[in-house]
Amino acid sequence: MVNPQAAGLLPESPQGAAAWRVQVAVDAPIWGALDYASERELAPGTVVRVPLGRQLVCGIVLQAQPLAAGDAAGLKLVREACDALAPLGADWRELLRFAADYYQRPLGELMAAALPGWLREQGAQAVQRRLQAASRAGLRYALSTAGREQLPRSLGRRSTALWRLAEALGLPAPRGEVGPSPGQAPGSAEGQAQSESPEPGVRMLDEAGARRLHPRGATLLREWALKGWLVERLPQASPAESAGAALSLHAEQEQALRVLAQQQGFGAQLLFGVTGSGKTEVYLRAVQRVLERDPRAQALVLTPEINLTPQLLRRFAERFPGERLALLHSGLAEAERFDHWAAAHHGRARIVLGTRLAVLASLPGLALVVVDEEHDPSYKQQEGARYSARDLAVWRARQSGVPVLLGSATPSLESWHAAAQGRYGLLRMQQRASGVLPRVRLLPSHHDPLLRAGGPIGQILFEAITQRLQQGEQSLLFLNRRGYAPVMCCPDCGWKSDCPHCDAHLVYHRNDRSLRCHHCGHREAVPRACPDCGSLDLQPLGRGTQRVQEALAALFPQARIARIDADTASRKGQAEAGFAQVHAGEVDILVGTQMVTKGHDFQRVSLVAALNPDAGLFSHDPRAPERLFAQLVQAAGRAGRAAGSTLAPEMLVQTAYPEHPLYQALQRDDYAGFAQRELLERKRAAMPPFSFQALLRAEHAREQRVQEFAEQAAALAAELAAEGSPTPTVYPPVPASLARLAGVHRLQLLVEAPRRAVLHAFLARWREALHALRGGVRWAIDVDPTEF
DNA sequence: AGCACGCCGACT
DNA sequence: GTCGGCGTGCTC
Repeated sequence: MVNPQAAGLLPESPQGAAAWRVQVAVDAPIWGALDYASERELAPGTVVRVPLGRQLVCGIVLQAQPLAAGDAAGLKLVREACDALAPLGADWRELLRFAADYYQRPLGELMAAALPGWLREQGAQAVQRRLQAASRAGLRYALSTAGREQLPRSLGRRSTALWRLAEALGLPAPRGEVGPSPGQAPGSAEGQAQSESPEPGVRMLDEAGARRLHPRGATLLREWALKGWLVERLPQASPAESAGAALSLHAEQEQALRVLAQQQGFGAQLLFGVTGSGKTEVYLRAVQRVLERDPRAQALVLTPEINLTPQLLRRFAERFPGERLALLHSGLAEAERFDHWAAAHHGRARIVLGTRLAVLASLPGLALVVVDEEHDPSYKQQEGARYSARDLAVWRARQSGVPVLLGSATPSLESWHAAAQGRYGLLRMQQRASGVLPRVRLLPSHHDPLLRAGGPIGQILFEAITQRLQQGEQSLLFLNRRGYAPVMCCPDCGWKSDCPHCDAHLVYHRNDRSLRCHHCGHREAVPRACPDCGSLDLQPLGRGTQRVQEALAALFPQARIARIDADTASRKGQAEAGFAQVHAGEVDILVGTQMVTKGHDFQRVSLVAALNPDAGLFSHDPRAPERLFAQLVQAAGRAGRAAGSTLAPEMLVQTAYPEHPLYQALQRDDYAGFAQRELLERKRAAMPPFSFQALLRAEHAREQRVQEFAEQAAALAAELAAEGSPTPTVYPPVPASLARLAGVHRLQLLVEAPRRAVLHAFLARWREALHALRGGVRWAIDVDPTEF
């Protein structure tokens, strides 16, 4: 017999006690799991910390199998298992496996990304402490069978105060010793401990109640729970409280909810509702319904990044006063996000409201998925694992056999197509619950005297704003460029202010006389003279929000003008402060970027104007038109919510192409017509949703390196194609939309297949081959790309 | 991703 | 003669 210690094994190596081999998906870009040894069996889904190289990383147990004695050679020991956290469920693991596979990312890395960062970095003890300390409000304890037997022995006969606690939990007091004071049921202490319970004879007690019965009550409950004497119970649903506003629904809402109520199991419904048609109310009712039916049910509500504003949150909080809401978005502090995540994971929060990252949360009781503004581009992650939260939401709903509700006034073409094919149900809500839809007017920019004179707004827009000023109503103007002017230019030699690191112009910011790159953050002072020819006559070219604001101030000297864009909103809360001013009526004209068209319902805005949004019409990005259409519809929705405005709400579009079909459809409020046209175009060009795409993005500081890599990648693809079997079309490498960004050269290869399975099979093999390429080029595959 | 190992340029 | 650059490969 060889003594393993005498054999000189390292301390980290398993000793004789290690009897299990566990497969762990580790937080590192490693394809496939790594094997570790463990002294005890670890359930799949257990969060562990394992040594990797010379560091300690977070991992998820995928499997554990018994280890024959002596077989542990070469395996390192699992350092620590996070027992305080319930193992991640099989469905969660399956979801992540699917996502990793589909988006061509390493499983461990994606799993780690789906966990709150705090959990990844903290040790098991810290997690346990935090879980215990985490607001346990509402969590109740009930006696377990073990507790029923063992607690009396532990308490003995003398500990009167402790017996009071035990009694509150439903343990009969020892005969003749202590008992409840007559007339005072133990559970009724200040109404905190509840005697009603799902099972007869079971009493429940929460920490607040326990503290009233015993100074150490809360601690004791936790200790007993850790010993297994108590079980944790979720708070009961409180249907009476959550009945919500007795708001009456209009016919279309009723109809939508009827359809949803009839649905059994999985089903995707596209809720196609104009701005103000009351989509949120439908979400609220649908959530309410699933929560009432099952005390364990959870609803996942996804909203675009920008939309997770207090408004939506407040509506949910008010409608479900008895429910714990979990909030998941990147704005939360790390530890706080862990609390919310854990509340969802342990089923304590039954409503989970979050941005795209919430789609990867652990939701053991998932019963309904809602995707608000499902067309919103922010659902597609644009770095790291480039997943589409909307698509994963649908997959997840199917996996769990629950309904998914996709809401939008301007659905994505993918969803619209799915509805046309009958894969999704279509619920229409074309009737505005309050206010009227604004009239859309297209203002041709040629021949306009004011515009020709170099002004930012034309005659009709000028008059429209003047009217608003006279009536004390507000106007909202937006354009896509922030800063003062998009570029500085030398009229003598044609020099333009270009970024030294990117293929982009430097934007002129007048307030601090700087030139800034909006892509890499580069910043420099405006040169006194042209760097090329020395001319002193450098001119700002074009118009940004600052310049428009300035020009408006000259045109309307009496008006109060505010600006909201990424520059004014640089500090947290500044944008909100600006919006608050508008709400308070302290602003007559609001100028901004797209930011101002999202998330806020202004009560006194009766005019919205888009200043020259034409760039979206002729972009190289095939999705630019649908984004433009959605933005304009969204913006139009900001006008005309007001009931009290005297002027008819209007949306004005100042454009060089008033005849363009996109604008014509907008004017007719004809999303369906627009979508049909776009889909026809997509079909002719064999583009999604009529084909399936992936993009290989590659970058390197040296242009030649990327070029070589791209050529090799193309060659590998050709080899794979030569091996037969249906193969996608691989287009030649082209420069990315910003060919040079922050000093890095970027190329991309588009891959397109008629069927998803073909694309997928190809990608898996291609990725593996690409992995062997050298040259230090950073690359990633973007499946279902939305930006080109 | 980190982190070490390894092989070629400008410095005490 | 070394310090350090990044290019390459590995992590159970």
